[in-house]
Amino acid sequence: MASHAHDHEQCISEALGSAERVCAQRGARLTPLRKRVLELIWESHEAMKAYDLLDRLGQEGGSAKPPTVYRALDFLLAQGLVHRIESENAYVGCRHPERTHEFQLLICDDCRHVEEIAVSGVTEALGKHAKKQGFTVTSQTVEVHGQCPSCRDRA
Amino acid sequence: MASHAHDHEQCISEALGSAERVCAQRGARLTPLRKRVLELIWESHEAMKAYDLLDRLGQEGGSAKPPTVYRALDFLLAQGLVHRIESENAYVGCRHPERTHEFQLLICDDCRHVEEIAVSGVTEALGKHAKKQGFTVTSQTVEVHGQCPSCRDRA
DNA sequence: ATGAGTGTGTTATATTGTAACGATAATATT
DNA sequence: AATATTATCGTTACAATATAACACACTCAT
Ligand SMILES: [Zn+2]
Ligand SMILES: [Zn+2]
Ligand SMILES: [Zn+2]
Ligand SMILES: [Zn+2]
Repeated sequence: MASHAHDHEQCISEALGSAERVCAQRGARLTPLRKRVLELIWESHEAMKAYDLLDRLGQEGGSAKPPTVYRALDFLLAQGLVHRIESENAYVGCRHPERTHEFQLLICDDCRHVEEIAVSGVTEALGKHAKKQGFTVTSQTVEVHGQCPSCRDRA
Repeated sequence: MASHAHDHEQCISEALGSAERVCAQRGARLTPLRKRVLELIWESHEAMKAYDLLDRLGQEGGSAKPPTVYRALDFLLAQGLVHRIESENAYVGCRHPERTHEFQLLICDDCRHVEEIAVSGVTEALGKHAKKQGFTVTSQTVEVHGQCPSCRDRA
């Protein structure tokens, strides 16, 4: 386990609090199921896979099937409460769900820790280049793979 | 079909020529199968899926199965002859296989045309930010989705 | 020739993701 | 309140993407 030391209970409670808040503001329904899936994603700061969520839900007595979790993920993605990691087919919670935003992800290939960052200039440079070619940008996927500090120290 | 007008026959022949050359230099074996898969990927500048390659190979008489095409893709990726599009589970030919390089992709969500670009500053900005956090970068995935000029003009 | 390494064929299976339909629950309208 | 409408959820079945494992053939070096 990577250290990345912090009070993760607070991390989770802040995330769920933000989620309640933004959903209330938008009239979006954060149902118990959706909230539970979000909570499971926030179980850690590591990339979480859909079928791992499915397993977790299954252990809780319910008989969850794939559509259940994929629908919840669709909702959470639409509300910006989680981000999808394209290069991992996985998901991670977002700390800034209040408004949509461009972002980049640092993904540790050793421990799967995911860090959301916002490097100034990246989105702008891409957008500018695209515009010069007449390309209209609607979304970006920026995922940086490598090794996090904890894993490097351990090695 | 997007216009993106150019002599695509030459496009293909240059790509295959480069492939022969770099493989020869490296002592890598561009077998007939691998070369055929590369040629199929260069059929267009659009994102090509593994199972579409499989279909194409199947139509040519052979009885190709998934491992056949995935192995060929593994080889082509390792040699830098094609790039994988993570957000599409698809593949596209690379024009600069001589040396490994960072790159970004502009992907048209209307016509699936893919353009490989190298925006100066993007890799550097990401690398610098990562380093500041003690994160060691090994690879990047940068995929920009939107609408290409041809598709915008058509609309 | 023997053995190691590589490439390919084949079977089977794992992983990731959707379509479609019905039941139920929340919301809106009368 | 009663009804109509919509959103959510459960369920079955399946589609799409990818890999494991083993067998065989070929090359090259001993
Ligand atoms: Zn975010
Ligand atoms: Zn790590
Ligand atoms: Zn390239
Ligand atoms: Zn287009």
